[in-house]
Amino acid sequence: MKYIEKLRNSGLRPTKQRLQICEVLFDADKTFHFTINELEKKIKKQINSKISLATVYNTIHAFEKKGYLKQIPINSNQTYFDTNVSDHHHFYDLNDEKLIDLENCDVGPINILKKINGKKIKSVEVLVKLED
Amino acid sequence: MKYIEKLRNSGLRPTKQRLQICEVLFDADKTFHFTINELEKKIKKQINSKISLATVYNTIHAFEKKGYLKQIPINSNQTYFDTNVSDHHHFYDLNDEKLIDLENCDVGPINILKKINGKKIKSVEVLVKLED
DNA sequence: TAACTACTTTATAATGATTCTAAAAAAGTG
DNA sequence: CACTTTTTTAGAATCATTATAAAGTAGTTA
Ligand SMILES: [Mn+2]
Ligand SMILES: [Mn+2]
Ligand SMILES: [Zn+2]
Ligand SMILES: [Zn+2]
Repeated sequence: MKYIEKLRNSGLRPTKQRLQICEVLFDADKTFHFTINELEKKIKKQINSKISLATVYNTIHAFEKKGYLKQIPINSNQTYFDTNVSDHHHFYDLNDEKLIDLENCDVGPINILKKINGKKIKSVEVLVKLED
Repeated sequence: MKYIEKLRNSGLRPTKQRLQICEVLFDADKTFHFTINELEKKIKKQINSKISLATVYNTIHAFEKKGYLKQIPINSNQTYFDTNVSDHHHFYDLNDEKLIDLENCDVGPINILKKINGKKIKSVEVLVKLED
């Protein structure tokens, strides 16, 4: 019930599928990173019903547009998303192929000295690659 | 002729195709960013011969493995490469969908305060997204 | 509730970047 | 020139993602 308002306020109808996806994404103890494929498995396990893959894609993109999810840029054939939408950075473990959060305080302040005429900074993201 | 040694020293046979791709990539006045698709067009225009798409992929990946190219992580359906292999960061212009180099000196020093046990830092990359 | 409209879900097909395959060609070696 | 190994190539396969279009659902108004 707790996500109905949230969806309505975003102009998204609170459908059964969207509410189920909300549960999986936002009722977790901790925030987490995922690909669509991983999320699909998680949904199947947690909720005991099938949601069409197209709906999962649609919903994730809708949630991203509304700012409830972030897309994490790493070189992968699959897109990674993050339920942690706070301003933060990432470790990427090249061996385990896993993302790890770096809170903003874990990285010293970042100073972008160069300016581009007529453009403004929307975000600053740091990706730290790790290896054994 | 000037790339024959470079390729041999890397254990890559200096074939006609590899030498032509070297010319396009490394004889340019400035370093540049590209996707495989963009590179294919560039090759067709500059060199007047066709190189199989599979060969372009093979060669680019071979060059990347040898450290002659860098892969740039941005969220795109296509992989971006960089002929500038120096340690540097990027602006990504969301409107023009173009990468712009940020030399290391354009960004203050970055301090990663968090450590992960048994892992060492391989690289630190900053992506600054720009909008109008 | 019924009727109506707009939005959503779904199975399935299409797309498109990338990788694979296996045969022909080229390079290196002696 | 043989002979081996690597490379190129066209075309097929893969697979994440997006498009399609028909059926279902939500919201609204009577
Ligand atoms: Mn997307
Ligand atoms: Mn690659
Ligand atoms: Zn994160
Ligand atoms: Zn660059």
